[in-house]
Amino acid sequence: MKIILRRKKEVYCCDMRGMLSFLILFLLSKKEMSGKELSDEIGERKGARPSPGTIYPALKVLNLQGLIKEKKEGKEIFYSLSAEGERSLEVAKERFCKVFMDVL
Amino acid sequence: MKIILRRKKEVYCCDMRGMLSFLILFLLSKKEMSGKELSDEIGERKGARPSPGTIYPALKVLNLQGLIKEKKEGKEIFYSLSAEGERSLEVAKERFCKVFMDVL
DNA sequence: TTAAATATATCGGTTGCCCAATATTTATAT
DNA sequence: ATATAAATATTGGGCAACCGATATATTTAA
Repeated sequence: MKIILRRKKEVYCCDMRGMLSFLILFLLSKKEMSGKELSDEIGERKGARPSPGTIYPALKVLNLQGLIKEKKEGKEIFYSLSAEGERSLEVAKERFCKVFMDVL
Repeated sequence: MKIILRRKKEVYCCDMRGMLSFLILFLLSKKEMSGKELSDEIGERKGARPSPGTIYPALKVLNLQGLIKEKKEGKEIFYSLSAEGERSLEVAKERFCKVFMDVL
């Protein structure tokens, strides 16, 4: 997989990449969820469930960046925002709204 | 640059990629614009102007896909949506709203 | 006419998102 | 115990978005 963690200068949604991570942070801010639940929720919104090869690496990176926390329960892992993840999300939401304000 | 045009099964914003193209289509639906104007408008929303190496290849691809039209005036090229671009944008907007409904 | 400025275009390299396929771990049923 | 199922994880390959640098074309200024 080869994840090289570089210090993130900014937060998610500072460019048009990072939208999946932004969405994940947003969904976790409403309710802690397992990878499966997240992928179901995203699948419902988009119309197609992201494959495991999409969702789990994304979660791994967010965890390595310290934006989410993990809590293992049986065969599932429940994710929630860290304090830094919450701060990051707030900034990202502002940016997102500024960019897509009048689209909705 | 090497652009290989594959038939697009869907429209923009069917996954988390294609957000720049989606934004471009959206902005052009409100007003025809040159590459420079587009890049300024996006820069204002995002806080940073996309580099020429980002915006012009994107416009080229959209043109090759038949989603936008070009009109040359002096040293500028003005872009506007084609009929297919308008249809594509409508579908993309619906998807976008479904995915990001409660973020705004 | 030549020079400077502006808009557009391309190149090389990096990151993030995507899938299909496969593997691993854990829980449950037989 | 063994098989099955479910959640998580990894691999490999491709596309989209990004930048900095450089190049080309056109307009405007000197």
